[in-house]
Amino acid sequence: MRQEPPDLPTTSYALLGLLTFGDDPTGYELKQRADNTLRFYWASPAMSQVYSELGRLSDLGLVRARDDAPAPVRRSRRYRITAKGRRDLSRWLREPSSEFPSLKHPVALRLLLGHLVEPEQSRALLQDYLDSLDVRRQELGAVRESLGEDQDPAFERYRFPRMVADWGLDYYASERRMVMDLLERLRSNLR
Amino acid sequence: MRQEPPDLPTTSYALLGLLTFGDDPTGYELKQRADNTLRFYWASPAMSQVYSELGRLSDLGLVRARDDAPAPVRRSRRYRITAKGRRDLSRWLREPSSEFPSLKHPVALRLLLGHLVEPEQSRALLQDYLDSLDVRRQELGAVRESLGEDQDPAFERYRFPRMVADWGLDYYASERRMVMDLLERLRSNLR
DNA sequence: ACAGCCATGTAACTCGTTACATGATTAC
DNA sequence: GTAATCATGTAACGAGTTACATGGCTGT
Repeated sequence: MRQEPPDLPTTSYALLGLLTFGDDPTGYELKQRADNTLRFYWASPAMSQVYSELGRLSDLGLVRARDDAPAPVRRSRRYRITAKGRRDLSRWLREPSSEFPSLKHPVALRLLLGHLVEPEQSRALLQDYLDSLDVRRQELGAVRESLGEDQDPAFERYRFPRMVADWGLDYYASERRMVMDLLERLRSNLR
Repeated sequence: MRQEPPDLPTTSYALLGLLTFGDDPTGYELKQRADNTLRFYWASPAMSQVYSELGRLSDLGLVRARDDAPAPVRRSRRYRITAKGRRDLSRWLREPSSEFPSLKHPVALRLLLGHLVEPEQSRALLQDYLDSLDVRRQELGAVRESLGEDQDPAFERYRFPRMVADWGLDYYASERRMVMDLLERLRSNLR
């Protein structure tokens, strides 16, 4: 009877995955990395969750913590993924059970209920969304720039992050187009 | 000193919103409606949550419950939004504080970690996603068909649901295009 | 008779959040 | 000196899930 490793929440694997890019970050740095990458297509966990998650992963032997300085002067703690961590993560990555993406779109939700507000409100809603979409797109654009280009061998290790960032940028672009269309549609049948 | 109405979670307002389309559904029917519409751009709550949410809304006076048959033979309970419910919902709809959509995209997350698996795995991941995307698109397509057309006055009340459904369909289409691109990109630099 | 749907609810639990608490280091 | 940033954690709470429990009604 083999002991199946217990399934962790996706966020745990996400953090574990962020530990496979080389250096041994502190919890604080890991949170920053999550804000830079994860946040665009997964929820970036709160600072406090990063720490508790690292605690759990450590208990399970999937990461090893190392104190930055010995004894009573400890300033910070660096985390490294263990061999077991890599194994469990690979296993999870290979699982075909990838769920469908879940979207929580408050703007679509409010637009759905447009019959309850004045037309001007719906227009303003979409216009505001368009603005925040542009901000987001620029933020992700900056991240994308930092990932180099496919031809450059120095950036080979960012090949997949690059693909995902391009995916996100494409999403923002198509979202932008569609929202413009919807604004047009609102205008055209303002009776 | 005026008593501010306490802010409810978005899901409460979403359910409240689904009660503004006329009939007085049971909890069970409301759940079905959520599965038909809400699910494509907001999480459809579990059956048990629908009931507890309706309990809360009832306590707050935002909906009124009516037993289907009197006394000891009650079979089901129908819910109707109250005037206060409509007021609170309108207030919420007008709030400019619309947060940015939050996406949880397990496929993008796994692709990001492509350096940990064989190229074939990433290809299979995207291919599977493409398949489930098509299923989803067809499901939403069926919903869209039931909402009629802009010109038809009989379907005037579905004007906004129609826009949102079209938005969703456009999203699925662009997602499909991009995933095909990514598959091509995977193929083209399989070293 | 039995499956499947209609219908309602409770209990236990997990994920993830905000608020709180603390303190060192760095830059101005 | 003081503000921002680096750094780590605990406590309380809320949203939402799954599992469980119950039972009537409908079609074959």
